[in-house]
Order: sequence, then C-alpha cells, then structure tokens
Amino acid sequence: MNEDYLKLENQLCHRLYMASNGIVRSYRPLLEAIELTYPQYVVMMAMWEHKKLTIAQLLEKTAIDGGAMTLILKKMMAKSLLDIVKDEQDKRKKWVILTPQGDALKALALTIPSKIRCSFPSLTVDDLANLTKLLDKLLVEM
Amino acid sequence: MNEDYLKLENQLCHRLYMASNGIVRSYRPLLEAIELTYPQYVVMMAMWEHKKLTIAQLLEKTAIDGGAMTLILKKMMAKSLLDIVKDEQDKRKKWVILTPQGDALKALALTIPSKIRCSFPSLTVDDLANLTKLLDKLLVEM
DNA sequence: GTAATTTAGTTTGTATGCAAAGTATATTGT
DNA sequence: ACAATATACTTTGCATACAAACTAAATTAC
Repeated sequence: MNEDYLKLENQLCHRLYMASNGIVRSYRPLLEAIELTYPQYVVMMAMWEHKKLTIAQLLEKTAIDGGAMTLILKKMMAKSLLDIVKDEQDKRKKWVILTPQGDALKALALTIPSKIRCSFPSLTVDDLANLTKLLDKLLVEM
Repeated sequence: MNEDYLKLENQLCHRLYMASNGIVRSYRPLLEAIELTYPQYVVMMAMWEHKKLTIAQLLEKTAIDGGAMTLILKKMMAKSLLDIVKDEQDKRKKWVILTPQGDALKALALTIPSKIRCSFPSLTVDDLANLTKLLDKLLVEM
C-alpha cells in the first residue's frame, strides 16, 4: 500500500488514456479530409469489411456505446454512407448496409494507415506487434 | 496499400481505444465509492502528490482538456476537495490548492491501485513494465 | 511607452462514453 | 394461450474531449 501507487507517473491507466486520446488526435486531420470523426471511421472500417451488419453486430465489433451508435448511424445515413433497414423476420433487428458511396469512400481512406504509421517512426514493427499483443492480453480480461 | 490495412482487427488505434475505455470502466465502481469520475481521480492524483499547482501545470501533468478542466475544477471545488485562488503577482494565473478534505480522500483511494491490479491477473509484472515502456515510446511522439 | 503578441484561463458548440430508463418485439415457462 | 422474461434498439441526462472564439493580463517589439 505504498503511496507511490497513487502517483500519476506510475499509472498504466493514465498512459492508456493519454495514448488513446493522442492517437485519435493524430487521426483527426486525416479524417477531416474525408469528413469522418474517429468513431465514424471505426464504423466505416467495420462496414467496408462486412458490407452488411446488424446494429448489435456492429456494436460488438466496434465496442462503441449503443446510445452513441444510434446518433452516429443517423449522421452517417444522412451522408448516404449507410442505409438502415428493418429485418423482416425479427422486427427488433435493424440491418446497417454499406451504400455505394460508403464503399467508394474506402478509396480515399486507403492512405490513412500508412500516414499514421509515419507519425510514429520510433516505434519499430516489433514494438507495434508487442504493443498489440499486450493490449490484446489486457482486452481479454475486460 | 493492402486493403487489410483498413481492417478493424489490424488497428492499434482501436485496441487503444477499447483498452482505454475499458480501463476507465473498470475504475468506475471503485471511484463511485469515493464519488470521483476518472478524470477527477487523475486530478486528485496530481494534487495528492503536489498539493498546489497552477491550472496550467495541472493541465500539463494530467493531459486533460483545458475546457473540461474548468468544469472539473468547479465541481471539485464545490465538493471542497480543492481551493482555487488567483496569483497575486500574475493575475492571469490561478493556483489549485489541495484542501485537508481533499488530502484526506487519499486514504480512501489507497486501495484502488491494487484492486485494479487484481482485475488483470493474466498480465505479469513484466507485461505491465513492457506495456508501460511501449506506451511511453508512443507518447513521446505525440 | 504604446502597439502587437503571447500567455492563462473560460466559454461555446459539437461529438462521444456511459448508465438508466423506455419501447417494441420475440422467446420462454407453465 | 398468457405472463414473465429476454433481446434489440432508442432516448435522456450527465461527464468529458476538442476546436475555436473569447477575455484579461503580461510580455515583447519597436
């Protein structure tokens, strides 16, 4: 119960908090160019890959909050990136469907990952792999 | 420019996003017991260590947004955890000062770090050290 | 020594995370 | 069949991140 345990400098959570905010900050200028916020970009990545998902599946894949998702999907539908249609069998379900415009946006996003990668030159490929592995180990316990 | 680069599964940013939200989520029940939000806890950790900081110093140490900080400090002052006083020399500056009540709260927070640690048993001490090192490497480039 | 700039902090507007409550539909138990 | 429960999603209220605009005070430039 050393009181150093409460020093900010010793908090993994604070590093994660700063790193997550910082990463999103570094995406922002790139995403502004294609008029997406970071969570909207996360939704688009899921949709580019799967083309069609229920809202529940999208929530599970993106880990975005459900309440926020409703608003995010509304905005993205208003921009014609997605369509949302009710399931005929189970009327509680809704399908999110990638539109041709949404799919076309992928071409403009393709350069983003490498640009971001270039913002962190000191991190080696090994560093990134290790960080990924450690974060996955953390994430499975949540 | 492989299109796998846009798969959610391959995004470090998304892992950071989920890990940061998840960690804050795991602190929430512990912090509710002492009526603090996570950013308020971060402010308190800085104040427990330094007792007295200008708002600018607090912003620098916590990496909390300036606009958000104004509101956070107002709430914490309302709870008598902190006082805020203007600097006599430089009237732009304000000092944030830990109150005795704020200092006393530290005793109730002392058990938090070890409780959080216990939520992640699969992460070894080495894992935590490595994660810290890698996040620091990322953070210096921001 | 006054204008221009910088610094410290606040305010405003938008987007999100989250809990809790609410709505509608489907499933289960009996 | 019908009541109780569970599932899918939305809404509401609060806390925060962030950019941009703003105020006030200090510093710099000339």
